[in-house]
Amino acid sequence: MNQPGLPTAHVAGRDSGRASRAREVADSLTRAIHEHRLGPGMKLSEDEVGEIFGVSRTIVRAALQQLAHDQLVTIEPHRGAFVAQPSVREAREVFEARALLEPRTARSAALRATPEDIAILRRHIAQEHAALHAGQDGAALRLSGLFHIEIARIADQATIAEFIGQLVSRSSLVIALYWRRRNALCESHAHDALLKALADRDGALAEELMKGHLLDLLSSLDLREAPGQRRSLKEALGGP
Amino acid sequence: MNQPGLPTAHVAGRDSGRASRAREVADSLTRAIHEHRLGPGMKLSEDEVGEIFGVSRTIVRAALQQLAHDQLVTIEPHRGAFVAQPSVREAREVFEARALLEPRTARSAALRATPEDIAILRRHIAQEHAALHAGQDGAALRLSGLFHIEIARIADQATIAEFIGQLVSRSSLVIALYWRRRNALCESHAHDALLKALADRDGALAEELMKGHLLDLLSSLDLREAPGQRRSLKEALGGP
DNA sequence: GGTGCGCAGATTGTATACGATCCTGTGTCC
DNA sequence: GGACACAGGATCGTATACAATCTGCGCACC
Repeated sequence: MNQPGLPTAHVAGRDSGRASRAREVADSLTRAIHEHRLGPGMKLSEDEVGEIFGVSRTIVRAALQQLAHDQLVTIEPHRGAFVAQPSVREAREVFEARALLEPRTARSAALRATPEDIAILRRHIAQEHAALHAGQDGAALRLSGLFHIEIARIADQATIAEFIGQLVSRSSLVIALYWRRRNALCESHAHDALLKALADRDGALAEELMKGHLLDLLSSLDLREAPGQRRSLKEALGGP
Repeated sequence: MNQPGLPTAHVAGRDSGRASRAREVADSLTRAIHEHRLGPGMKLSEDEVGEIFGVSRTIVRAALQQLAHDQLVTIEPHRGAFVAQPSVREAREVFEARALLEPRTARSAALRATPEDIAILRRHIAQEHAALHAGQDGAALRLSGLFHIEIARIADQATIAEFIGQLVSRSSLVIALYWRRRNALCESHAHDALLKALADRDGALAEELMKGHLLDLLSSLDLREAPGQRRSLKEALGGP
């Protein structure tokens, strides 16, 4: 009998009395998607996920519905849940939405950032570099996303920050599907420049840098029509 | 331009059978909140809601979690679900987010609107006026929100449209809590002007009108600190 | 008379059971 | 030999059952 899989309550350490374990499962799955350990199109069977986390299907369903709302998974009725495969169109939309939200948010962040905020961002970048050097590509990608989310948090706009969080998550899937170039270095440098602008309280520059950064990101994708159908030939034929 | 399949008709609520009943219940509740038949702070007991809709608590829970994700209800662990009561701060954030998203979206919509789109919008306004004259204030408010959502749909940006949909929903709660003036007429006129700009394909004007419209809306609210605590003195003491 | 405690009812959190639907593999018929 | 039909298994959708927790009220005690 294998001990590590034992689904008892105090496996998770401390039950902080917070929200149900559904949130916990959802966070784990989200993180796995961010780190590209779960790739687009992978099936998330309720039984399987439930057994892994030691919870019942009730919890898993709640978690999956939550991820479905964030559009990280798609739930096909009577078929199951799959990690989402954003179409080329969705990919464009995600980055257009980011281009609409993030530059202004970066400007606000520059005007409000405290020294502690700057320190936090600096630590993020350091972790990102470390992960990159350790060859942990997925972790680096997730940290890179967290950098953007942290900026939204600094801007002190919880509502917009939540939207940006969703968009960053979906960007991770987009990158998994459509990434072309291998040089993630430019991104790190972009983050360095952004950090400097924020530290200097230069809102206009931060806005401009963020805009350019997002455009760079977008241009590093291969968003032609064909590759979107890599695994979705069913829906390619099913549609009109 | 005329697609035979007509996939993007404004079908709302006729979706029985396809998706799970949870979506149905969630839509009903959402509509009730939009029409101010459910006010901020009202408790949504799982048993009660389930009995009303003739479904089990399983379905109700799924629906409530969905609304919680849209921040239309807040779920307090072991206490239940309540219609959300946006704080003054949240109210401001909602309108700041709208100010960031909707003007640009209106501009895009103006550039893309087809004659059918204009006709749909015209019908929306007519319905809104009719509801207003019939004294159905709640229905008029909901239609007013649908007008904004329809514009986002016309702009052909599903991702942004979904965000705007969430924000419009939350705005309904904000209005329920903080509405000051009684004259909803200005809003209708604003919509008329917007419609004209869209029909004229005047993107710049549409953007400007939308910006002004949102500012008008915001200025018609009473967002001083006091009224936020109307029912939330518990959380006033709970927080710093 | 006011305050604190404890029990009962109600409500939510989670698990499990059962029916419905879909996918897959096999057998038969043309 | 190929295509259709059907059965088996697996998975999902929903309902119900049980356990944990909270709220309200009454009673004892100070």
